Amino acid sequence: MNKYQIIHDELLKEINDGKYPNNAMLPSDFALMNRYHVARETSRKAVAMLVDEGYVMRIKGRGTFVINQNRYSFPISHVESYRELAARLKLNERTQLLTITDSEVPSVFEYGDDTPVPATAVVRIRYLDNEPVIIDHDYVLKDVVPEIKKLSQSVSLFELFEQQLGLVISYAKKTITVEPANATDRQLMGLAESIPIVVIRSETFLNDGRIISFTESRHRADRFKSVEFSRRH
Amino acid sequence: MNKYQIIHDELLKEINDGKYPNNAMLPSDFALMNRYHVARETSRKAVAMLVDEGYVMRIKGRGTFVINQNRYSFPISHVESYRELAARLKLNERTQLLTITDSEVPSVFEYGDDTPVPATAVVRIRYLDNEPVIIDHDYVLKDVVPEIKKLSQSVSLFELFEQQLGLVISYAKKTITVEPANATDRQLMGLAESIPIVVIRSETFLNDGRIISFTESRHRADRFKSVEFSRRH
DNA sequence: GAGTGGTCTAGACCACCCT
DNA sequence: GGGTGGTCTAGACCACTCA
Repeated sequence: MNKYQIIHDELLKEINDGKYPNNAMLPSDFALMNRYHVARETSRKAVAMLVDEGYVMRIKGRGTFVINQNRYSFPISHVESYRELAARLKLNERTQLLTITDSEVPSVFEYGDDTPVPATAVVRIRYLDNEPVIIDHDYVLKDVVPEIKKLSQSVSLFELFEQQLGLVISYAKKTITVEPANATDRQLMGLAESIPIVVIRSETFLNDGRIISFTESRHRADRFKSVEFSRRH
Repeated sequence: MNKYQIIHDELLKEINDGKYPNNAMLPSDFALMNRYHVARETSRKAVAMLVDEGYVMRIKGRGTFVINQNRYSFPISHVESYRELAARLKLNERTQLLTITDSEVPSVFEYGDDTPVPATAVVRIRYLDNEPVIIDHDYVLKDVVPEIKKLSQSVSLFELFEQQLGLVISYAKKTITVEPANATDRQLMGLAESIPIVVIRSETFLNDGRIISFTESRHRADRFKSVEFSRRH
């Protein structure tokens, strides 16, 4: 584990534990240098991560301050699996595996040159507080993962990739649109026709630059919320 | 202008000009050190920004590579005014100012302790290719900007804040939801009732930590698209 | 003037990739 | 082995804020 990662994690834990409540000031760069016996740039890197993630903001000449967090929302600015998300939000979540089939990457993802790309299609339905709210269609490229033998109910695809196959996920590119519910959506989620669907399509990249999977995550729009921070450049 | 900012801007220009096409390799850290006569951390900072913005990806042991860009979409991961966005996408855009009135921050933004916060409400309608697609409701805090005398059609609120008032915008916090169209939406955008609205509510922060404005940006959902990059931590 | 964050330097060692 | 990115150091100077 890197030094800046350790410092980041410890500070984040202290924020979440309430040691640094909303608007509180974090230790200064120099305080962190002494506390962790690191160079200033190392402590700054840890804090820069917290800034990136929207936990704190830095103000020149004043200090680093905790920003009020809205915890009951869907963050889309990080690559985060459904299971990690639900655990973080402490929601009662349940996932039901529907099918695992041999398939191809759907043309909507505009991948490759019209030749079919073999993939394993995984369809799952996500419940929050016992209400079906998300249907995930994952297309895992067979070039990268030849076979998905058995997907335990208790293991996410990301965990499978990272822990069992030793692959490291680094980036995702996400597209958000709003589309009408299709027949499958309405049936699986028990929707009236009038409810639209928020569709988040993702390409997930490994740290060696390969694409490992395409995902279409279909959220019922009246249960969808996303919060994110953005910096101005 | 900072050195890393200059390097970043020049590299980005070269990417957009096609000098580094998709999948091309950017100069290495050491090449950039020589080219710009800077320390390695400075050149790395410039490239780190490009990574943040999703233009390139770095692969250990191999190099830094350009990622294919999808340019015709709404980026929501940066604080960017409508005018800046439209200019970047080279779309035919037009903005119509509807009203400037004395108002208060609506309760939906959950700001303060239920006491009304005085603000100037600015309502504008945005056209892309002569079709009305976005209605923006801005609430500019009177504590920060006491009066908005006259808003030229050719000046955005951000330009007004930054250039005329010398304020520096640094962060925004955005919430995305999907809601039914209200009567105003339907009338101004000429919508059938069945079209939902993507609502992006933002709080915009100055670099001194003050909030300057709240914005409710209402997009007709069938014309809405957002693309963003996210890194896994 | 003391404290804060912002930028920058000139090194160093490491892990990883490719040939 | 040579090139790449990832981390880290021990300084330095600056702009800004606050008392």
